[in-house]
Amino acid sequence: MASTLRDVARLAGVSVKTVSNVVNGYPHVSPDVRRRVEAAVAELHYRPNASARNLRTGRTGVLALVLPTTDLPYAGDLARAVVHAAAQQGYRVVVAHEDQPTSSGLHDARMIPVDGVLVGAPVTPGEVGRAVAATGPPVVLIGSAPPDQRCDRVSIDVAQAAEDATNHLLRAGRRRIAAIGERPAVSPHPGTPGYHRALRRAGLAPVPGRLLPAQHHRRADGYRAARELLVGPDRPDAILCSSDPLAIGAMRAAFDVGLRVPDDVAVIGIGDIEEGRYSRPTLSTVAVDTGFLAREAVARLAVRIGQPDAALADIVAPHTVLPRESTDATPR
Amino acid sequence: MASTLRDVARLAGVSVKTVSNVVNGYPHVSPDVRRRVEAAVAELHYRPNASARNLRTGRTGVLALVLPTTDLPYAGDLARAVVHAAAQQGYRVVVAHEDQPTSSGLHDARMIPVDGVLVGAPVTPGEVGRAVAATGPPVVLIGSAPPDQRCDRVSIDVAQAAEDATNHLLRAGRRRIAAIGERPAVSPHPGTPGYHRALRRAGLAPVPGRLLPAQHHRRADGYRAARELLVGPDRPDAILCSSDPLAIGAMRAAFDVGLRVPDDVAVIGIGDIEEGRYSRPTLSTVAVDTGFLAREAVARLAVRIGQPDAALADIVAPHTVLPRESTDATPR
DNA sequence: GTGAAAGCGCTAACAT
DNA sequence: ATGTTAGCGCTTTCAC
Repeated sequence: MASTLRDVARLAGVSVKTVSNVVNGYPHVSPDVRRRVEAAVAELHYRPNASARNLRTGRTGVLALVLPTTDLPYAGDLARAVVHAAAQQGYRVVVAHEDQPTSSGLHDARMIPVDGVLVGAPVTPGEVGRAVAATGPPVVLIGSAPPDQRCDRVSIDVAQAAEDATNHLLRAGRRRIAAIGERPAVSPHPGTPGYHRALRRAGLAPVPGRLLPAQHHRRADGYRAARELLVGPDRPDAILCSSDPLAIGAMRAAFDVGLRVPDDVAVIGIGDIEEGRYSRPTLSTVAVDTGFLAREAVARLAVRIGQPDAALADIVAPHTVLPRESTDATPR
Repeated sequence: MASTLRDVARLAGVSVKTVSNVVNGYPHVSPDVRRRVEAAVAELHYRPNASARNLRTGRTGVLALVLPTTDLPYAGDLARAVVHAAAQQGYRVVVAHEDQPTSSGLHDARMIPVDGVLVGAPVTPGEVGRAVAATGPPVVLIGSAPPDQRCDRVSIDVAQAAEDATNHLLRAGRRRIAAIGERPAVSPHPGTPGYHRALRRAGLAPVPGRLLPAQHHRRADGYRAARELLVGPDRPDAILCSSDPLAIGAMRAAFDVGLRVPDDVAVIGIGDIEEGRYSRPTLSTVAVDTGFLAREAVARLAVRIGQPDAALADIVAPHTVLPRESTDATPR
């Protein structure tokens, strides 16, 4: 059986309060008593019961990060950054992997005793609404979530990123620019307005057939969509992908149908995953500042935990276009 | 403030016990009362307090999966599989991302109230020992952990996988086979014996300079090590990498020094990450059955949670060599 | 500096 | 079928 404070107190010949003081580093304990207590703790392999502590204090020191199980472009980087940022503020982090885009991963995460939840997975507005309405740990949206009037959000400007990427392709001389990334399942892809804006400013009319949906951010989705674009009539000379894995799949599709990247078709993604620095060709992309995302989101969450009624924040993280080989050639 | 069972009971005009019954789906509740209680629950946005429940019952229904923050080859697949397998058994899963190989990630995970811990990150034997000695949730090693006398383990036979991969290279006609993956920081790489065994059986003497260490399983580590091998004297005609990310980095290094894969140097990894199916060339690898790993590990853990004194198990998961383009050519 | 006692929200016995 | 009560392990007043 696990030993309790009482067991330790009995063995050390002191009261539970004193043991509690020692365990929690309370300063006013005589050195002699401290030593006795520490010896007893070691002997009994005492470990404080987190649930009891949490029940009493109302706080856990843990944040949950909800991430999709299907590749989120920069999920690994984001998780790393969040763990780091949270540690700075004295929080530990658990990652809850959400099964399906529309599942109750958020709901599940809120069944785990945590002080706050960072939602990096695509969730429906309805889910967010329910989570915010219900009493329970506060929620902060992180990454590329659509704006929400009911909770804090730290995110990149996806439309702006798409516009910048499209402009990069235009500057490289491309004119027949396709896009992969509309996700009708959850919500219209938020990058589309930026893509259209860039085209219009260049005097180009958006062609409906050049905007293809992808179910998830997986290489296979990019492959499928790109192949469809590249073997069809009116072949594009560039493809904007709403995430790097989609772009990796698109590059492979081009290769498989006998086209060269970037000579025949340029490809650009969003996310700057490490894979794109080692692919052939290396992948042009829009880098997201995951450190910024993580720091700001954790900071917002920490504030809201302390002050549930603080004003809502909507923070935009910076991004940068990173030109690499996959967009580096001028078209024929 | 969050509402409690008492609040709900008061509003519904029943006792706390009845509310508890309704919330937990206890069958013997009259339909009328059930409706009243459910209405009260909804009105007050009641959510059960997980900590109180856990304190009372001694169980959480949650398993922790400890994973390294630095790329574990197939971490994503494994996490997905574990979440799925755990759900089948009625457990939720939280992932704890361990900061450094030798950090106290395991210790941290055990400070989160969970029923059991799956350790997929490289941990030192000392850590495992402490975790097992201390009272607390049981631990099962999963993935490619070295054998341990003190706790259950479900893992692939890393030495056998290395031997099989080396044999694949030998069959492809390679003779000067190098290996990347020794990690002196934590422990000697467990694949090395298999690599040596295969060489010896082919009548080849292991060349010490052809075994290079990698700090982590990152592409950059593979790049660095491979580059060193490929620009040095006595250039190898094949490289066995102990993980796929290392192999991806190695392929890029070959390309950067003007060598062709597989013509000049063959490359094979271990793990079968999706990236290797889209790389150029596609990456030969040893596929690990993550579904098996996850199912067996969760099953073992579930058993041990119920019976702390059950006999220790050491289960070996199957693996398969997957020949792809990166080892497909005969040497010059 | 240390001890005694109350109570966080919940479930499990037991009672009705 | 529903109500009453004790207590899980801890922290936190409040005494001393």
